[in-house]
Amino acid sequence: MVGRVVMPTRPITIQDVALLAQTSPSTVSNLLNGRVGRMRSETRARIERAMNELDYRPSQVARQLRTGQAPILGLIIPSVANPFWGAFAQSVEAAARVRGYQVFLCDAERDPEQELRYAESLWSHGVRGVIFGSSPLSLDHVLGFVERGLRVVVFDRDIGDIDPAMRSIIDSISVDNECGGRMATEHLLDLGHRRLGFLSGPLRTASRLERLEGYRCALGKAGIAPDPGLIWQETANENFGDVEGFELGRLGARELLRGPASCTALFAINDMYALGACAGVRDLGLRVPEDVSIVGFDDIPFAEISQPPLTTVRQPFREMMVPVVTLLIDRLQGANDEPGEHVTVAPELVLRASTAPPR
Amino acid sequence: MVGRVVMPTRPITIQDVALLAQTSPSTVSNLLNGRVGRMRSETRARIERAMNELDYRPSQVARQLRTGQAPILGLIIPSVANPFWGAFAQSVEAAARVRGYQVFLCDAERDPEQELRYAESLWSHGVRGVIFGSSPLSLDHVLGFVERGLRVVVFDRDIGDIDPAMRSIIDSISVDNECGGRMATEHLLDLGHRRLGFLSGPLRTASRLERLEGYRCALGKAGIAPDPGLIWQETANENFGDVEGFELGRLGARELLRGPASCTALFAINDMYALGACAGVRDLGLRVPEDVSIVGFDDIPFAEISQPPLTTVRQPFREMMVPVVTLLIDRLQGANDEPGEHVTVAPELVLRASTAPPR
DNA sequence: CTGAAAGCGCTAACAC
DNA sequence: GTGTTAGCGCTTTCAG
Repeated sequence: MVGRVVMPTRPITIQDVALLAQTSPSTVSNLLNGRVGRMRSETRARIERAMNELDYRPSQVARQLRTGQAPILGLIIPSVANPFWGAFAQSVEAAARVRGYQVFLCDAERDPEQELRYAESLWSHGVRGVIFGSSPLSLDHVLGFVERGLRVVVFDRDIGDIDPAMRSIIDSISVDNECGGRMATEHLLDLGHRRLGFLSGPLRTASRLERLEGYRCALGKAGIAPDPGLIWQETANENFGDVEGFELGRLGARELLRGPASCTALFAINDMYALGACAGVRDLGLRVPEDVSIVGFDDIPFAEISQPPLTTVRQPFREMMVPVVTLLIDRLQGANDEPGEHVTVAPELVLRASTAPPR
Repeated sequence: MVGRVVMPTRPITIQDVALLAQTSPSTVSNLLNGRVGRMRSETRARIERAMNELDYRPSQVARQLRTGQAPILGLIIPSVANPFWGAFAQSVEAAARVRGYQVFLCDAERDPEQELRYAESLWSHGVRGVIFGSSPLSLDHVLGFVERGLRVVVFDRDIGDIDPAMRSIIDSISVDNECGGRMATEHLLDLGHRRLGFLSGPLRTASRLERLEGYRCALGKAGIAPDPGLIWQETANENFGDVEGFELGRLGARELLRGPASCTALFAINDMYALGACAGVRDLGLRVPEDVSIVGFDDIPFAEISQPPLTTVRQPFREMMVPVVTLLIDRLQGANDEPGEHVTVAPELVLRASTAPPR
């Protein structure tokens, strides 16, 4: 092929622009940074013309090296394969965008190691604000970065347990997971169910433990002794991507329903598990909700579309994240230094057709 | 509150390490970059000790400014809310990770403007390899960056139409979308359907147009004149996030089924639309597949779990992306400069329970 | 085998 | 109003 060879040209710098516009780099920089207050409009026009002519793109890398900050937020989530986190990420991005920030999305796949690696990498790329969607049990590794100046927002976890000095510069927000677990369980109890299964993957996050606690608490209040045989928790598989949420829910439902402790209702740790459980119930020739009632958690879009539509505990993440992202950016810009605090939001039980009284 | 005040400390630099290890920055840099061939092991030990002691983290920003490259890949996708792209992103990340690259995930929400902004931002942050998951009709804006040295992989689109000189440094890969559209349509035709609806959002991407072409082509071969009334395309809503895939599919199915041109089968542009369409069919009191057959595209995990399980055209993205990500990184590292080429992969029709012969 | 020095592109004092 | 200058933290010749 005798095509013209594409030769990467030397990048255009602020110097080139200054030269062409017959001015100095600092003036160009001033324009770049919006300090146009007392700039002769003619100079400005010359610079803008030069920029266009050269198709100049400022190097963020150089800028960062100088300023120590990038207008970027890191967002570390457990799994992009779970649409809950996809939608979650979109709401964070939207909130960041209105402030001129971009989002560096990191899928840590529920692996604390990876989470840490990402935090490290974000830090070293000049990102100074990070949002944790997942909520590792221990925040210790993260705290190291906070000490260096990283600004952090933690979703899905109360941080009441950590060092007050640290806590005061971390914001955290979550739904009341225990309450959510209780609501789901009480709903099932109210319908008349007495043997309720709990379906979950590894209980490695604070939120999962809290949901389990809510389940236990509701049972206790109803005078039902918790049966460990009804709490199904994937353990064999140390690899807990959310792609497998379906698979695990399906498997768990089958095992719980076939086992000796057979139950009439299932509360799943999230909608992926719940939807998988629906399939597991069908695998056994049973029907939802006639034979088995199922409640999920999150309210992903598919929950409504699914057949039967899924009863679930909704997390209003959009309403939650917009203010908290705004706050994070304010902090990064030094526009807010009130001590951080934890906000708890009430979840909402969404009644649909996957639950009914037992036979 | 009288807590100790957390004071961000001055970042540790390579100088600090050198000073403490009683050597020079360049020697530290050599170690950092694996040039330990002829370094006295004692020097090395001293440096390592110093690094640990100071908890030193090299600044990627500074390194980048120097080297002009970051070990990062950009991945621009149409919508993280669509699990297809979530899973897609995971496979790209996995492939990148084995080569020590991280992935900067960008959700452009099917907006060419945003796509461009992200490409720009990635470029300015030193990212030199970008994967486009979405496939804008025009690649012109991207080409500007390619001219400057950006390495690009395009998924989901044949690039046969662009300047050969450019084409030779772009890799592209896609399933044969037209073939996929044809397979879906032929399957429906084989079952005995004669009035087939086509359900899509805005036909702004190459792949969507190709799928439509496959549909048309199959109808043509079967001697059926295409009826424009059977091609439903969302137009009113210029905001085409994939969250709305469900909504649009649902709406489209209802309109098509209620309209004058009523049909017995639907081919949807992707699984989100198809699953939404299933709900739309139920809204009308009809059943899938007894009254209406539905075929999707992608084979997202939900497709199997859904009730009824969805017949769909599978894109084997995992098998497709691993080699192509590897190739991209080879190119970035100068380990491969064969001219780029387009690879077309055959899609696979996955037969499930959402299709059946018409009444 | 190790060190000194230049400079990547930009910003922010501080002069003029 | 605009220009000069000194780095940000790292890599990379090139001397020693």
